[in-house]
Formats: sequence, structure tokens, C-alpha cells
Amino acid sequence: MNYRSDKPLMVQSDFTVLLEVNHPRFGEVRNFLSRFADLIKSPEHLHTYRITRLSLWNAASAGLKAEEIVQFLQANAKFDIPQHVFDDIRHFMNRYGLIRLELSGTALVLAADDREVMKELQGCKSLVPLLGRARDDGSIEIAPKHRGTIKQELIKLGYPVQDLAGYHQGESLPIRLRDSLTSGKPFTLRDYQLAAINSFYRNGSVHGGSGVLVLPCGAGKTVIGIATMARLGSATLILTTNVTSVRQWKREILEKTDLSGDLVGEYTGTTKEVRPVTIATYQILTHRKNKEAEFLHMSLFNERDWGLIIYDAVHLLPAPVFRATADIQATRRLGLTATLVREDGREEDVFSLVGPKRFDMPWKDLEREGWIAKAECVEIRVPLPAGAREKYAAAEPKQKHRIAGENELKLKAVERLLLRHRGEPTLIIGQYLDQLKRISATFGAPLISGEMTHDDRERLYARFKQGDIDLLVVSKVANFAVDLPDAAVAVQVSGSFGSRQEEAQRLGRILRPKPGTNESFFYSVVSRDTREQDFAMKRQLFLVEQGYRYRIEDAEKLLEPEVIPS
DNA sequence: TGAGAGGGAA
DNA sequence: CTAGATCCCTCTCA
Repeated sequence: MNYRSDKPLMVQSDFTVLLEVNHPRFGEVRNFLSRFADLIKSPEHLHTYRITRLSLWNAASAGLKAEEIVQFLQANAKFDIPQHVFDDIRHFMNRYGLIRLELSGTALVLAADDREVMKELQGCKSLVPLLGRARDDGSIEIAPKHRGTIKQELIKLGYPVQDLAGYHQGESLPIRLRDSLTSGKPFTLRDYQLAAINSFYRNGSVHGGSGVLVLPCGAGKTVIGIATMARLGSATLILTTNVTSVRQWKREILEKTDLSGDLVGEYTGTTKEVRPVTIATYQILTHRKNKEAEFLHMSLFNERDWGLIIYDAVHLLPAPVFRATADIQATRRLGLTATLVREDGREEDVFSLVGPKRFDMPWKDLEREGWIAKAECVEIRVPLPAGAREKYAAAEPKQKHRIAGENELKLKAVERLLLRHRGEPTLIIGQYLDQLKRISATFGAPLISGEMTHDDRERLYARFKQGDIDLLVVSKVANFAVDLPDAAVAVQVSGSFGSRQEEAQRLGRILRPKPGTNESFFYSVVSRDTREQDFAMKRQLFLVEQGYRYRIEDAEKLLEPEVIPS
């Protein structure tokens, strides 16, 4: 067996790939690897990725070829790679596009160049109720209402369908992007934004028109959505997570396009306007009287002849909205997200019903171009004090997290960090109100939690933005508040069970480009040798996948007397 | 007509 | 897994 010690990868027969973190070409190799494999573990020296069929299909639909992957692995592996790994990569990559949904005359048909495959499908029990008449050319007719369901079923069977049946245009709505903003600044799309739009639309080819664009917070996903709307020129339904985000979409649409206010409607709990451009929350779509009742607002999908539906934060799309989406497969669908990872594991439904990944960009690449700030991530490990240590040992698993989270010694560490970054705009973010209240009182900084009215929150956000105050303590509102201003330093003192999304969201709070060095700092304070430390690792996964590295700092070092520059 | 409180949902 | 936050609906009060 050959051994090449200078290579960074180990490819194992179970489709995991180990990557050496300290290899000189780490960054470059990681960037390519992450296009077709998912990061599953990221300890200090060796990261573990896994190649799955879905990760390969997403790669295939983003234009990557099996041979490029094979060559990349061969060129970078320390050991010879088991032949079956290559065979399976080719096998799965070839599966994408093997079966197509297309129009034959006016009929929707399922077709494949390989007739054997079509025969095989007809034998699958789960498909039988969805299949129509078999034609002489080997294709099978599909009723339009089954267009979504058949894709969902086929991906379960290992056949990701390429949907080439096209889209209907929808109600026409001419939209022009403005050349300059009201502020006088010129408005142009950045290169990667254009690339993202093109990969979705491909200049009118039938292939374009559904899929997901994966971009970091602060990369301008809203702008991409608006420009796509303008390119298509048709009535658009925008679905997003909360009312603040609804308002923000509306504000940006009015600012960046020539659409007048009466053409853009909000559809929320308080306002129910259905206009050529309508922005709604996911929650109103899934609202019903009780568990058995029907959804009261799902009809919004049919209330106008939408030419485009935009799914903002597509990783949060609720199950009932998947169902409704299965019924509107002839409508163009654009998914926007910072991560394809869903905590409920329904990534295959996103692929089938919204569409495959068309574009992504590692956060670190944007950092290099200066579109987002350089962030230094530090995990600070604080010991549990003696009393709490005993309590922790005796506690129920569910109390353990709270004891570790509310570790009193964290306060000391926070104090040190605040001294280190004195004068810089700083957010302290946490999960437990008791803990946050204590921190707020200790440092004399205002606490923003769900209890505070939105008006009061906005006033504090504004003062923070102006530099009138430089420290805010925020609860989980930070996870949702789209209008929380940017900071240079974030200190998280507790968080929920290994949520990768939460970690990414919180880091996003400090990523807006900074004047001068363009640097910002993200501290995660955890209790050493507790479950919290393990959860912290899981939380960090997504960001490590994006190229961030966490430095670990022990509290002892932090608490040493330190010379504070005056 | 709008604001605010309370309850249920996921 | 919790604790916490959000959203939507309904009811009440001015």
C-alpha cells in the first residue's frame, strides 16, 4: 500500500473523509471537499467529513462532475482509496439526471434514456398510485398534481429527479432595479450575487427556476431575491420567518426597485394584503384552530397567479408548507438560506420540493474579499466552582445543562473580556434570564429580552448604533431580531443544546465589515468538563465547515492579572 | 380602529 | 431534553 505523508486526506471505506487541520493546504482542500461532503466532527487536529448520496446530488446539481471529485480525492489522499468508494461516487452522481420529468407535447412525463430503469420504477409499490399510462417510447405519464410527490418518492428510492418540465410565467409584473439608493449611494450587484442569480435562472433556460442558494448572513440574500424577482418580472410571494423580516423585505423592495408601495403587500396576523408582491410569515400559513382543523391561510398559494415563490430561511420551512409546495411545482421557487442543515433531517424534501442547491460560497471567501469582517472565534473554558460541581454531579441530565450554563465563574471571565475590548460595541448573549439579569446588573448594561416591548428595543438598538451605549445584554431575542445592530465583540454565556443555527446566527451579529482592521471577536464561554463543552463542539460544526477555527483559551490564563492599556 | 392581555401552537 | 421567544387569534376596553 502506498503512503504519502505529505497529503492531507484519509478516505475511508465507510465514506468518511478525515482532513488534517494543520496541513499547509488545509483551506484550499477544505473548500473543495465541502462542496460534496458534510462536516460531522471537528476536533482540534482532524476533521471528519462524510460523503452522502444527498451531498453528492447537491454537488451534481451545482455542476460538479464525478471525475472532478475522484481526481481531487486521488490527488490529496495519504493512502490508496478503496475502489468501491470511487464506484459509489460515480454511481450516485450518475443517478442525478438519470430520470427526468419533462413535457412531451402538453403531457408531463417521467423519462430516462435507460429503459430498464423505467421498467424497474413500474415495479415499485410506492410509485404505482402516482404513475399514469406507459408510452411506447418507454416514458410514463404523470398527472400534474403528482409532480411534487413523485419527486419525493423517487429520491427516497435513490433517484433524484431532474425536473425539466418548466414553469408557468405567472401574472406579469415589470420591476426595475434602481441605479442608486435614496441615500445617493449607487446600487449595483456584487459579482457573487450576480453569479448566484445566474445559477438559479440561467438566462431563461428551462433548467433554471427552482433551487436553493446558500449564502452567509450579511451576504445580501434579500438583494439576490429582489434581483431575481426583477429578472423574472412576475408576481411574487415571499415567505419568511417573522414580522420584522416581513417589514425588512418590504423596506428593501421599495428602496431598491421602482415598485410603488401599493404593489407590495404584507400578509401577517395584523395585516392581510394580497398584492402583486406579497410577503408572509411561515407561521400564518401553518396557523389553524386546533390540531385537527384545516390550515386557514394556506390558500395564499393560490390567491394570485404567482410567477415566483421565495422561501427565505428555507432550512426553517415547516412541514405543512412542504405539502403545499408539492402542489405548486409548476411555479418557480427560490430558496435562500445560510445553511442546508435542518435540525429535523428533512433535507431531501428541500431538494425535491424547493429544489437542489444551485450556489454556495464559504463564509471565509467573503471575508477574503472584505464583504464581511474577519472574526476570531475563541472558546473560553471556565471551571465549575466546588459547590456547583457537586450539584452538577448529582443533577438530572436536564438540570445539568442549566447548572453548567449559569456557572457563576463565567461572570469573572466576562469581566475580563469586557476590559480587553473596552470601548468596542459589545453584545453579551445568553439563554437564561436569571443569568442575564445578573450580568446586566453587574455591568450596568441594559437587558433586552422578550418581555421588553418592541418600541423599547428599537430605542436601545438605535442608541447602541449611535455609540451612545456600547454594551447590550440580549436573550434569545438575538436569534430572531433582524434589526439588532452589528457589534465588534460578541460574548455568549449560554446557549441551547448544540444548535448549529444559533451559533451561526450569533456569529452573524459581528460580521458586518469593520472600519480599519476589519476584525471582530466571538467568545463562547462554557463550563469545563461538562456537557456544555460537548454541546459547544456540536454548535461550532457549521462554522468550522465554513472555515472558522476556534481557539481554546483556559479561564486561568484569562484571569491572570493583565496589563490593561489605558 | 387600535392597543393590550391571555391562550394555544410548534 | 429545557427555557425562552414568536406569532396568530380572540376578547375587552377605550
